[in-house]
Amino acid sequence: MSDTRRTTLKDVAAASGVSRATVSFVLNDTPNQTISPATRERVLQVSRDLGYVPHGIARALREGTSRIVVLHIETGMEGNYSRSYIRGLDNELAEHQHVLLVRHGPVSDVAVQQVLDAINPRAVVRFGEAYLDGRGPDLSGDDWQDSFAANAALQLRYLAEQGHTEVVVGMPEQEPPLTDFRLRYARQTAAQLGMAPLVTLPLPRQRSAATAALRALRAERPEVTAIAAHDDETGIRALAAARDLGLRVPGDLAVIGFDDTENGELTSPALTTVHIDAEAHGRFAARNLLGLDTAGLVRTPARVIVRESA
Amino acid sequence: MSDTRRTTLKDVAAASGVSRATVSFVLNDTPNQTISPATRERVLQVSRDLGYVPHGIARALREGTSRIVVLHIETGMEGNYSRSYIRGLDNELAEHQHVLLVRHGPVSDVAVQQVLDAINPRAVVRFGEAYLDGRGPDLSGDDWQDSFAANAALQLRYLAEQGHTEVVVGMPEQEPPLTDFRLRYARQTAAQLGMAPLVTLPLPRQRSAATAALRALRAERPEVTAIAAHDDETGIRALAAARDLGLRVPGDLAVIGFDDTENGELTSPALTTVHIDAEAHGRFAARNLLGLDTAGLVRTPARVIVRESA
DNA sequence: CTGAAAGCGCTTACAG
DNA sequence: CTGAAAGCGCTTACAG
Repeated sequence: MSDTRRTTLKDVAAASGVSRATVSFVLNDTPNQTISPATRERVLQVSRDLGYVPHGIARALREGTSRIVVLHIETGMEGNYSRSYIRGLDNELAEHQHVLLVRHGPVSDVAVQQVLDAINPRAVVRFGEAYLDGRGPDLSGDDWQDSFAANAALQLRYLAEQGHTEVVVGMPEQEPPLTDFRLRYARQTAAQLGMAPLVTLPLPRQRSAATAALRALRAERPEVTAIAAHDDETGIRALAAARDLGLRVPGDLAVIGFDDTENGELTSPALTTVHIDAEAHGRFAARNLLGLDTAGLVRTPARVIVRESA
Repeated sequence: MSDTRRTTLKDVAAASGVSRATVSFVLNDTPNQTISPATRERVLQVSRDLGYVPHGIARALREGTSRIVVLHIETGMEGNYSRSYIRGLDNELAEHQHVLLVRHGPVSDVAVQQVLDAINPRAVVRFGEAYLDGRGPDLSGDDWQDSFAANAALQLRYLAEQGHTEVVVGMPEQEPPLTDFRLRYARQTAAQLGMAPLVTLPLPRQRSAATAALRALRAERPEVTAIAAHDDETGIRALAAARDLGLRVPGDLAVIGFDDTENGELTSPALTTVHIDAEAHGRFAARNLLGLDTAGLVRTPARVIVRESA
């Protein structure tokens, strides 16, 4: 784009009549350095005048790591939650002079390695990481009560309040990465609520297949009165299948989604769902990544968005 | 992570008994160098044994640019199209030793600058760029007949075939970046097809507001028989509004979407829409970015997915 | 209070 | 056929 050579530290040093070291000290507010106020002011001024911006690559080479955080997000994990999560992560990182870059697609070792080799990011995060290894969030206390997994409980609790005891978990066709952990959590909650053991119902992408799946369920387990969907997407699919079978929702079958997607409002009946403060999760993640204190970050607890389907 | 110091060029040189320059020449297949086959073989072997991977940052500092391409994608532009586009871009870049990183959120100059400062990417692309400046795709010939904008024509042509002449363009609440260009294109097409001049109908996110908007349209322009939606999302919103007003679709009002989203299959009536080969677009973009020939890349033309709504 | 120097890991003229 | 050297732009002991 610009033809003119970029302004370097050297230029600023020359124009200020000091060494590069001094400029670096001033610009970085390096501790334990004693720079005369006059010099400091002059350097700052010159650097502004020249429009100096540090060369990230050079800095990264020297510091051993770039001020970049890479988030890996797997195909199929994109959604309302991830969008908000990314927004929170991004904003918080920006406030600490870091930039978030996202890598889409399957998370393979070579993909991660490629990124590491290419830019030595400050951190590489995998979306949903905390859940993927089955450990679940390792933050103790209430901090993660609102977490993605934990809030699966909200769905079940709501259904229980409506009197449902025979519930099925609606799953996407392709098993998403955090399934195991969430399912385990959901089962535990169901047990606590005195519900029958949870069974999963895979709802394929293809509408006819989803309808067939629901029909089979109705035949085999007529006692089931509600579907707790893995996400809104799946919930919407359940709704479509119910419609195809001529079922009344929520009369014959209640459906609750997860993740408060825009599309959920547009179905008929409109999808009841769970809303999560994903942006806060992103902000927490950012602070954790950078090794900063998370105190002072606010988060609103998850809540059920009651519409018509449950 | 790993405690052990990383293997550098120097290590490989030492272990092979040659200079760093020679190792670099061998590993990069630098032209116009004459390395003895024996040396070459030895260096390659040692480099493999030591598990050497070039340090991207150092290379970037030296070469002046990293092997990274950054794609900026604005909030609200995420969708089926962008996902496929990203996949294509990503795969094609990978085949040429580059990695794609995505920046989400508003595309401001400072955001772009930040990325540039941080990693000096090989290229920074803005999603939909070709359309944003109103120029439209600058590739001549048939190459971009399938492009995002051009295919708006497909919607109108299909509606015309069904006998519609009074058509309204359904728009998202927040005007998406490529609106102008697409609209201009659509108007041109409408004129060619002998349709009445196209008017836009903003369909707000909130369901009740969307319904009100459609009600107003019906009152003011009862002659309108079809909505060509800017995307499936908007199409689905139009469907919901029509349902709220008790309209029969497509009898009273036909609706056609754009971008073949999964949700479109799940509405009732199911959304008729346009499918585009976005992955191919991504691949083309990648080749263009890297200054490579696009010959040999296949793309399938866009097509109408006829379902029930139009 | 400030500067000269080393070094992060690589590539590429240049010299032999 | 191969190597010594410079340099990309920065930071940080170290020396004064």
